[in-house]
Amino acid sequence: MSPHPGFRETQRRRTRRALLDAALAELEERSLGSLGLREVTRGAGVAPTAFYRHFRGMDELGTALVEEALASLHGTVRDVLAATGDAERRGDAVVRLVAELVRSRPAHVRFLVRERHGGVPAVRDVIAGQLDVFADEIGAALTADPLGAGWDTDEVTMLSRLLVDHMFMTASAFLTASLRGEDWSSATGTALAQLRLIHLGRVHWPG
Amino acid sequence: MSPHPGFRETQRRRTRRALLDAALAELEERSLGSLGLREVTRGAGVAPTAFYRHFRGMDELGTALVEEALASLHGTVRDVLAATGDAERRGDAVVRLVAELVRSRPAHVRFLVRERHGGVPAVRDVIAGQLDVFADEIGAALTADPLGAGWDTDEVTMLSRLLVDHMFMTASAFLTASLRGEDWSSATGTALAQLRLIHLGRVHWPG
DNA sequence: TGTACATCAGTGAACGCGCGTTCACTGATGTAC
DNA sequence: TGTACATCAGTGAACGCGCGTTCACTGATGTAC
Repeated sequence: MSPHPGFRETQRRRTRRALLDAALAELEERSLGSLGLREVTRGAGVAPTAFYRHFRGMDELGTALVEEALASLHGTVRDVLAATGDAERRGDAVVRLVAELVRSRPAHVRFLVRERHGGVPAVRDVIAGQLDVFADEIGAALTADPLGAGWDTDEVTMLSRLLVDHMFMTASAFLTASLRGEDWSSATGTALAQLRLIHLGRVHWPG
Repeated sequence: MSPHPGFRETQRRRTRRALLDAALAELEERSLGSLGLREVTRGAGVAPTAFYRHFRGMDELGTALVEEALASLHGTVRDVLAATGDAERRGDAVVRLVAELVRSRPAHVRFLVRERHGGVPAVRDVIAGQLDVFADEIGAALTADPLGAGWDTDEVTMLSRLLVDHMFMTASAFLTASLRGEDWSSATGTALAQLRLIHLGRVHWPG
């Protein structure tokens, strides 16, 4: 926070980063609930006790990872939603944004997808809270759009939730494609088509 | 398998069931990766070593739970999809089926939702395989339907996957409602509306 | 039916191991004067 | 600038504990004759 952090603060941040990165590396194939404090410190190259200088426990480390994962996405999604252009193009832009996030922080995204329904209540709750915020922002964008005319609150909510879940589906599809060494064109095509289908449903709602 | 199991086989099955049930109870709030063999045997009221008479390890127990969870659903979904009636009504019937499954086996369903992206590769893979089968069956039903005319394979796949994921969304919504002590009318309404919107998109595809 | 033997689900002791957490400490960095 | 003191991130030893797995066993159930 200080403008001139000093050596002490710099080192402190380095260690914290090393702990978070060690955890992320381990979490590529595991879940937070089964991750041990000593595994993390071993991966970070510090003594087990150093962990407590940075986190109260694994829950707190998990919460920090959620914040890191969604911090960048949050502002960007807001910008895209506020951008001009029709609703369909904005949807496409969100898919590109998700792709970009998965490309830049694959381990963070995998962590989110895994822990969203995972075995650590505290982390599940933080993720759920963040997703509620996303859904609300998407809901606001839907309401602001000309197509939103005549939609009541429940209808907006049901569509927002569908879209948030679709973002997760899409992120998960990109991760699977990466794991299989495939390129992302197929997953991108599927995601865009699904979104177009949902958009079509919206245009013709309520039928 | 024997028509007259005998006392030995009966007892063996009882213990196996006790192990599975103890695991399910523990897994309501935890994930498989963090579940210990001794916790399970303690919950089942047997010695730790008895576990090995039934399962090679926790992966195998997890796989057994996946099979239990999906076994009943599999046949039922197939019946519904093959039933007469228009596509939209069949979709509604699937929502009712999911609701019924969550009501009758909440712990199994929670386990599925959690471990689908969870930290145990073997179990993830079994679930993914089962979901592929579901997606294929849904795809076949979509193709058989009059509305499926003119849809190519990729389009059918993208819609099948969207519908399978929607089943999970819906199951998860019911579980959350239960946890909060809410009744299910709101979650049901949302799921049906989302499905109707998807159906509308399908009817007007490709726009 | 009764007897002798085989099977095998469940037991209980034992093992070595890594875990989370505590504690007093060290020594480099930061601050006051 | 130099000195004396405060801060505090990281250390390393120690602890008690529950873990997964092994092993030889027990005794009820099943089978052959």
